[in-house]
Amino acid sequence: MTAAGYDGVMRLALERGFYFPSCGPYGDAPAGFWEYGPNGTAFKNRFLALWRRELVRRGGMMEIDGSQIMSRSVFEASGHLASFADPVVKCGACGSTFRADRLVAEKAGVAIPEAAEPAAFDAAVAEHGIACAKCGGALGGARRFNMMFGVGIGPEGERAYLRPETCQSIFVDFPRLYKTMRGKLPMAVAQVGKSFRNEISPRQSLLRLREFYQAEIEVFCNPARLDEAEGFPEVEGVKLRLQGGEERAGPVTAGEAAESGAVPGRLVAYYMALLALFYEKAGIDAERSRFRRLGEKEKAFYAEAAFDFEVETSAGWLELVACNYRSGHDLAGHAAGSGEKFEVDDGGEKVLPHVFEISMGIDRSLYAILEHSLREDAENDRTVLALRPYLAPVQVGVLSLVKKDGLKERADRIHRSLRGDFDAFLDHSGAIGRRYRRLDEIGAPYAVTVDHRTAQDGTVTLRSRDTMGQRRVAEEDLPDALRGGLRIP
RNA sequence: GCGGUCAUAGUAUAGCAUGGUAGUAUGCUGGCUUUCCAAGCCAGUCGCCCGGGUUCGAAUCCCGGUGACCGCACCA
Repeated sequence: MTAAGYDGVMRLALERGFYFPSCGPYGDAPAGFWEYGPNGTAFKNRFLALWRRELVRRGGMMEIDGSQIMSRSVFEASGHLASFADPVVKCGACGSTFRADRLVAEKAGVAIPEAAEPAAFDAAVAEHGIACAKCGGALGGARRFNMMFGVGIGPEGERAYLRPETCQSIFVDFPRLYKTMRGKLPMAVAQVGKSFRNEISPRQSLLRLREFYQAEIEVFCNPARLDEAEGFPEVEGVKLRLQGGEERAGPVTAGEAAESGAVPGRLVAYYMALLALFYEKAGIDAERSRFRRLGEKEKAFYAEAAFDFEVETSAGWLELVACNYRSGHDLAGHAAGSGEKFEVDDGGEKVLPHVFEISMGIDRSLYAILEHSLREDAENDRTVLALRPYLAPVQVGVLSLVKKDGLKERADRIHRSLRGDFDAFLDHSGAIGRRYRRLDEIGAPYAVTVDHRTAQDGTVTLRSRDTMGQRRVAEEDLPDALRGGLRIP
């Protein structure tokens, strides 16, 4: 194996079934679509189990599972039909494509809103004689490039869209959830699922996909009560590595951040703290992570305050999570679009809830964890994926030291008894050291080996991935021993 | 989307200039050895990105497509 970093992770991913390009056998496989193999899927499932534990359950959230295809009206109301589409012009000579609004602003100093009709850009291009910024060639007509994938529904092909973010289901479901699930503000709703964006140029495998997993959490709150968060005392001391403008990434506690106004209220500080704790438990090196406050220009159009949770990797600082205080933008939009009431009663007061959103990119998170976990152990000539034990795709390897003398049968039996409760992998073939290496590489934290002593006293050896140390454990004590080592702290 | 580089087994690569259907390493499967950290031996297994053209013959030359990497642009 090569060293860690992007290439090392990529090689591991391809060689050990973590992830690989989709539509493999065909030459016309489009870019930006990747598939998780057995180890990748198991790893992802465990990561999501941790997400459910540390955020959904701990934060008292509801989880839903919405449709991936949603109606046109939803995206009219959300603003995606207008704002998720960039006005672009293409050079007829060299083929370069430019953002029409930016080109016009740069060349002619004229500000045209990006949501304007294409004709407005054509007029400006003609009036100011704007040519291609690259080759000086004549520009073609402006058009809108929408990053949403459209789909045709039914025989008439009625226009609908694959969701470009999962959160719209949460917004449109909010009134029903509030009524039927006995909602009270603040109320947090979570969802994990696929989103789809027609990226112009997908890059770097899991880092920029056209079809990707998001886990989004929408916290509906009363804007007058942003300082009220029930669980706050238990996370008050959690360090948040805030960074914004000129400030260095220095840890402040969640309490200090809320007190100083660095984040808008205790409610927001509470969820940011849960998020920081979650990623630490997921195996992200806290020293190489930060919450970066976005400047006015970087923020999404709806956001009043925005923090990106970023992690340092060999590909630079990667944005894993966007935390946005979205104010009343979403519910007001859907109230206006649908005519339905989105105000709720909060202690006798009618309020249109504001939204604080935590939008996680799952695929990127998985990549970052893999990169932070992959090491070369030169001393022992091995590659180790030092995943937290509770995230490992294979939890325990079951090996026979040799195949004969009944050791194989004994190992088979142990494997059968363990696999109901654990992800156990059985392996009889090859040198024992080679089998340990294979398990190390996919991050299996434990290996159980049946040897000649097993038949005499009923014990097996339990090997730890990280220390390579072994201890003898009675066969019947294995489940407890493993459970102890796999427990989430 | 633009420009540059590139595409050969599961992975990493040689071969391409000077066309004659592919080699190495590692992996994988089975066997021998019976062994606690990638030992050895034997046998086996898998490949020229896709489509078209030139040619008696294409991994190799030409055209088109697709993908990957890097830079630019993009990333509500």
